[in-house]
Amino acid sequence: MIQITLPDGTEKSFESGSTPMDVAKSISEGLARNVISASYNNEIVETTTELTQDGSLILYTWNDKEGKKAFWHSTAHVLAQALEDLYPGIKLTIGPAIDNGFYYDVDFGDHSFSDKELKAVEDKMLAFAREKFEFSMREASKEEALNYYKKQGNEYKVELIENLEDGTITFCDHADFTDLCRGGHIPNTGIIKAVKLLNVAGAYWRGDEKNKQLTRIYGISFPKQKELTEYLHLLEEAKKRDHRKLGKELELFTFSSKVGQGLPLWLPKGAALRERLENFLKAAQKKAGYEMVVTPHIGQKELYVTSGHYAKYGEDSFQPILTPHEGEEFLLKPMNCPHHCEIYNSKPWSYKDLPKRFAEFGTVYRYEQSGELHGLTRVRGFTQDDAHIFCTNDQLDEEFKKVIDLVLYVFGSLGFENFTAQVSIRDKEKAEKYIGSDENWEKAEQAIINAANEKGLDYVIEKGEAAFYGPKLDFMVKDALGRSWQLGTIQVDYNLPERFDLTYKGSDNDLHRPVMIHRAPFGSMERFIAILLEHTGGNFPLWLMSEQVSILSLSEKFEKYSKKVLNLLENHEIRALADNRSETIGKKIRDAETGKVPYMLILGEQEEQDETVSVRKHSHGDLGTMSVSDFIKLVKQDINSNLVEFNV
RNA sequence: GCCGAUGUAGCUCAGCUGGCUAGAGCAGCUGAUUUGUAAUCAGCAGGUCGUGGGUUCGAGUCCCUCCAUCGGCUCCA
Repeated sequence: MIQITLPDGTEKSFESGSTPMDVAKSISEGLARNVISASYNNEIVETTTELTQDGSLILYTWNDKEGKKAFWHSTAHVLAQALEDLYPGIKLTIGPAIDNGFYYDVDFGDHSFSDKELKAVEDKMLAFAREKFEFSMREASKEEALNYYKKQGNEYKVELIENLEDGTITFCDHADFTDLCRGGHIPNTGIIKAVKLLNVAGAYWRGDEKNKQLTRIYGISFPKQKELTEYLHLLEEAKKRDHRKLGKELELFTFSSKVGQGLPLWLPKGAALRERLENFLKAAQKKAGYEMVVTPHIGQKELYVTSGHYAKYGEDSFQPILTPHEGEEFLLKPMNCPHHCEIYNSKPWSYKDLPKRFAEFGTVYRYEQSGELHGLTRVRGFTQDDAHIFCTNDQLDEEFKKVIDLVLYVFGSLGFENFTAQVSIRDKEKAEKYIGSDENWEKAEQAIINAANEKGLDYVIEKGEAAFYGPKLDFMVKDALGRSWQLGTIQVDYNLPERFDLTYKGSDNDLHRPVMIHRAPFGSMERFIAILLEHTGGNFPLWLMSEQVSILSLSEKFEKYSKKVLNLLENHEIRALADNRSETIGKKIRDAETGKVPYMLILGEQEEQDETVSVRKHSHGDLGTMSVSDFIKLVKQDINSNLVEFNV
């Protein structure tokens, strides 16, 4: 007999060799029907694994993350089975579950797999699923495993196995299909009721560009058809919030192939939005002791050679600009830091002057690979809400924490609650990717972690995500489709101060090296606005809306009164437009609603007589009639409800 | 940059296996209408079918090149 502890703390005796499924059955029939995966002593096991030692068992259903993982991982096996069946001779590589579904990377040899073929694969998968094949795990020696795949000529699996330790290698069989697999499957394929293969993409073997590119097939599956339908509907809804679509509809920005790829053109409404965001941040920065500076869009190549950026990115950047003067070379600036370093260097500093905080909305140009460009989130010309703080070592901690406060203030004011704080550190294994001494890296990484801890920030550490000159604290936010983007960033840098020979005079009358903090709460205006659009669907906080109120006159007869109301609103700095077109009120309302105008005022005979306005709120409907001054109060209140206090 | 897909009017789309002067709705313009909480009516105008080449008696439709866009990979100072 063995003792099995369940998550609620109860302990039960079972025959040795009982399976998680047996345990589920002993609890209830319903649970047994729904259990699709299990973990024993914190290790994922099959529902059919025979348990022979005491331990604690967790049973997972579709509602658990682990359950979904097993479900999708198992579906990946079925995908592989279907592919092998339809395309004999292909080489399978890896097929994991991901956050939303699964994928399988396959080498199709000479065949170029197109998404037109997905339907047939899907059908085959469903046919296999209906067969209710059971998954069973089997141990194999390394030699056995190697021989199996060497015979198949599958060099990918061979490579995987070579990196595994003998005695830990397992295969998973279902039907006549076999795959190298660590385990964690659903009881049988029969519970896979709905499958959708979403797309085909190229993916490099082991994520390395130098390796062969495989074909990756993404898919998702569900235990009920209805859930698949709902998921696809959700995807459709998310597409409606795509910032590229909204940006076009709301006339915020556009692109022109004549101007060039990845070079956004800001339309009047978009430019106004940007300006409001900039002013919002400028006000906060002023309060926090920043000083604005302005630097040119180009700089001599030498500047970037000094900073180290040229060595790292020079080849893959916009190439130097030549001048009539032989040998003279300028670069379009890809970042503002070197310029700011030279501003710092423009005069000698005392420790009493520090910290110095130089801020600039600096437009930079980076030659991103064409395949990388993506709406406003990845562009070749963009404006950073940049600032560089030059401080003493002693001030670093405090300064860093102040920047965290500023970023949190910005995010709070704009309603970004679901962000991930990410401490991006270097990958010590890849020393060639970074510059600077180990000692400085250590110091910088520790400074960030300390500040994050002291601020009580909930963060994750990501190895290998640091900039080449220093570690970062990045604020990651997801777009409508769940893709993660870096918005705010704070970086500690000991390198540039050395490269630019930055100094200050200490109290000991010696010269010292300041530390530099690079920071951008928005990250870039472009990306920030893109993600803001996707989060709000274009319904920004009221203080940020270009047109806060639309004044809709019932007919041209009321144009005079509508102008009067417009004036009153403008006097209170409420942004409004009057719609006096010869259109029906229904049409005007519709236009204002689709234009996402937060408030609509309907003005007719009644309102003109009583000096009132009939108020309609976007996506809420009629709020009734009130005096203009009451309406102004209402709007002011609404504006303030979105604003957060910023205390320095 | 790589893999796959897409590109028809300002926008959203139709145009079957190649066959008359390429269609629709919205937006635009003109006129009528003067309106009470999500589209008033009528008329007009608008397209070298992304680009360049090729196959063909004939190409929006088939093939190739390039460009742009979309989904991934890689990259992201």
